[in-house]
Amino acid sequence: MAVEKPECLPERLLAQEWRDILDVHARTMCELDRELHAFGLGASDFEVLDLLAQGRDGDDRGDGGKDPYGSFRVQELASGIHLSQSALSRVIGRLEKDGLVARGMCAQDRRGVRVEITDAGRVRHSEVLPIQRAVLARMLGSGRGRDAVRP
Amino acid sequence: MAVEKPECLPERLLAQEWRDILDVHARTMCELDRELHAFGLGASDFEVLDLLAQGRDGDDRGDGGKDPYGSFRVQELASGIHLSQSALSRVIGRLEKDGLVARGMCAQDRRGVRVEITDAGRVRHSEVLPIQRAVLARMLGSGRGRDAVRP
DNA sequence: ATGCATAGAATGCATTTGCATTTAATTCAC
DNA sequence: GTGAATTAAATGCAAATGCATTCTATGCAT
Repeated sequence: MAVEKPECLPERLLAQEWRDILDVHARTMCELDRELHAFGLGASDFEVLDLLAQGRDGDDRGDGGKDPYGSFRVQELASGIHLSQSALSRVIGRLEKDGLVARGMCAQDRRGVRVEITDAGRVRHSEVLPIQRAVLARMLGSGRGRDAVRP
Repeated sequence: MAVEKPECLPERLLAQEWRDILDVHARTMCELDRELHAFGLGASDFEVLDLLAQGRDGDDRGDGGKDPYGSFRVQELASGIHLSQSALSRVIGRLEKDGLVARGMCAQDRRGVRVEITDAGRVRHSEVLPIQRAVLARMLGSGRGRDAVRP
């Protein structure tokens, strides 16, 4: 039988690349989650809050100025976040329960829901944003390629 | 490959890098999970099965060995997989229930558990390995740096 | 207008996961 | 040897997530 030698086949490279991604993702996400939980937020919660706080990257409103710049359709949020529609709905529900966002009806299409960040939400966001950046700097900035596995 | 561009502000660069990682991870993991579910496996299940199938040093030594080359302590698996100890225990439980792995006592330390892959497990692994490789090739092989975000 | 198909969002349910705790076996101090 | 402390793995429990379904609102054809 043909013996497999430790050559660098593209499949092996892909597998290794995938392992690296899994590793960085798991460790960073774990850290992020733990640090954010001290502020009553999960990683997904922060992602949504971050999108709302940044307000369409701050330049494009697209609503004619009628709505606050922190207002999004749920669909818009869904396209920017890797979460199922149902999960996103529940995240918004949690954030709303905590008073960080508010749901409102969409005037143009009353099936839709407009989500906007509240003042409390902005405060919370500005609190946790440095935390997130610190975690990213710590986990992504330093060793990332192969040796990141070693604590 | 090299996507580093040391021109922007480091915080924004890190945030973008993290978004890229989140994106690739989410889409690849989602695909992987969906495809593997057709074979009754989740992504974590496959990871464990893959470790067991590849043997200790990542390469299948010899072909006919019935020796415990597919035998791992749970702890060893834990160090190679980003999963909590409890979750790993349950993954092993599922795999065992499906007859893909077998648990046995560890002679040296009877607190420990030895996990080894079964013949059925090897068959299943050889079935799904090409699937995984195909998904990885499809999701990682093509554009990955920045344009992978656009569908 | 009326009825039927479709879109946006919420909810029921099952699965997976992590944290905290428990159970069992080993090691250490005495 | 006996008992406390420690380690390996399993389990109770709660939270998060995805799929399928449901509910409401819209659009389109008649």
